[in-house]
Amino acid sequence: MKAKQYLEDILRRALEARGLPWPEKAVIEPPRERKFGDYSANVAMLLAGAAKMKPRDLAEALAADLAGQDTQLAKVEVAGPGFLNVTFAPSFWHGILADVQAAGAAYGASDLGRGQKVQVEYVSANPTGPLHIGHGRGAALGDSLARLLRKTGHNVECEYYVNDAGRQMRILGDSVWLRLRQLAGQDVPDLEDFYRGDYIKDIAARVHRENPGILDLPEAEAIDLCFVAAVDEILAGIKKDLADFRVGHDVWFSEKSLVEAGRIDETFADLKARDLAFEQDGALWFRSTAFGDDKDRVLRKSSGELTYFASDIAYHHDKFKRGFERVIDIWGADHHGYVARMQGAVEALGRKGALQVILVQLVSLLKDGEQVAMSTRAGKFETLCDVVAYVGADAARFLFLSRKSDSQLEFDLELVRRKSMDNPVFYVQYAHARIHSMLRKAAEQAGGGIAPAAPGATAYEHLSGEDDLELCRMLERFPDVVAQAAEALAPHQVSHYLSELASALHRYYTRHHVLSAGPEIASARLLLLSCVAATLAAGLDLLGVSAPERMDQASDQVEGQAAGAADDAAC
RNA sequence: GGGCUCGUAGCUCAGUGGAUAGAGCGCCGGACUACGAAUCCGUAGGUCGCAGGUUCAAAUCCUGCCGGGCCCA
Repeated sequence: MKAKQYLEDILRRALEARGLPWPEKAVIEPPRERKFGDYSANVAMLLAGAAKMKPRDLAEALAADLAGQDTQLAKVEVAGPGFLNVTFAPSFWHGILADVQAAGAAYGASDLGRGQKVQVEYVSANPTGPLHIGHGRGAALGDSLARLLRKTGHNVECEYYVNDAGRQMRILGDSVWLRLRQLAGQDVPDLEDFYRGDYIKDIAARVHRENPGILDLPEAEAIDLCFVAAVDEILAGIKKDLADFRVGHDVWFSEKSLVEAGRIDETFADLKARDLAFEQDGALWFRSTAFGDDKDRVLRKSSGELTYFASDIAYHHDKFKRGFERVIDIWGADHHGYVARMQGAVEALGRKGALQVILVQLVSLLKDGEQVAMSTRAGKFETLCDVVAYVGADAARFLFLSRKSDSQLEFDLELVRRKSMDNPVFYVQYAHARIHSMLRKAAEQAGGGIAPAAPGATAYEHLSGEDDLELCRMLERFPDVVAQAAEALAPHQVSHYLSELASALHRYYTRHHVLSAGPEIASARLLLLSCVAATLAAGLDLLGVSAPERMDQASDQVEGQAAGAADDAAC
């Protein structure tokens, strides 16, 4: 951020002096190859036409302008078709260390969001059964996005929409009721069309135990009892699974409450008043063709039953009435056909563009190279709880957040569980632990120990090697990475950055011995490395992954023998 | 049949207008009498699905086709 902003400022001044505008498509970024300098700008190629000069000539002229006015730059070169390649002086990079140390855990924070009120809604699985691994991906993504947005100055609230009304819920109540009667020895119809998981049986047994007279109640009353108990228990399980995955929602919003509070009718009235809803053939329709849909959609069937679409519109209406300026929904990719329609509805509500939908692709779970069934209860490792117990929350989260959400993901249980380079989470955590191990060792050195130096000229003198500066450059990029990841809603950019930073650290560690280098050099290097550790910790925090100071203290170390047992006990 | 989405190294994936397309794994070969070898260094490996188009510049944008996944009918 610092370098980019700095370069943009001086380039703007140079362009202004020549009467040239700042081009829309200007890019300032570190070039792919080291030999092209620290940062590279493409303005000369974009403005060649406007300046009536050849790109390279304009670049040469700008290079002269910059070299003439600035002392923070060590070198300005023109290369290729007209790139302006800039190398900063070492003192510029050293200054980053003071920034990191001053900011600590807050390093990388910004006010880009200016307090914008944002809601992130994620998981929102129907409370009809336990969460599966696919929900885990959405959970990790939503939680990490919330962290990213908070870090960049947004006012974020996380929400889980509980679909506790509608058809699926009636089926759930019936499923428990029928199972209860079956357990009581009654003849019941075939259970083919109902939820049949073992958990249904457990709930049925418990309801019967706690309500011994239930079989004598009027059926509607009994089913309601079953339904309420089922939703309570399943939701409690979902909350626990999410908590174990270190995911927490601020608000659990009930669909039922939406219906009962009359929000649906309010929304209908609102749409009708603006001629966006109309009655036809006994049904109520939304005029979605006005927003690019290929046909109008039903809100209330002639039978009086509401569609999902109806309550979803009312729900989003409610979100905006609660003051959110921007709403981010995370959905499974199987709902992709619904995105345009929902966005049309939001437009109809007068909030065009305020809804962003992120689709999360399916996760295919591999065990021993074989795909494990996901949609039925057949497989052993299909629930989120099982997977987290087996591989640990850190490893699962890091993997989910290492891939862009719109590509399908292969989740190999054995690979993710392994503590080696096949598993990048350990690579990054190890870098952090390695630094803390050094800091501990340093404190134990004879003569009162060696502490990290204070930022300042004395320390910087010992940090002028190429590898020292390379680490400083990496640290400088972090705020940019955070800002871009938040902008693109793409936490995987953070995890890729962390892998690179960890790699730079490991290389540095191998090449430069710290503790035996003499007290002054050692303490200067410790300053540098403690800044790396702080940045690694700040980055891992954005992913919700722990930053252990010792690897044997990683927050969710998974024991070889215990894993199988944990699996049965916890889930 | 219509739509969405993906297609990059043997594998898993980054890279969404810039320079000679990258990383990890896997293969092969090296590095512990020092801070954790859960590490590091090196070699090999790619018509960026195919064909056109836009641009000074295309893996990236546009069109068509082929292939995988999904949704709808």
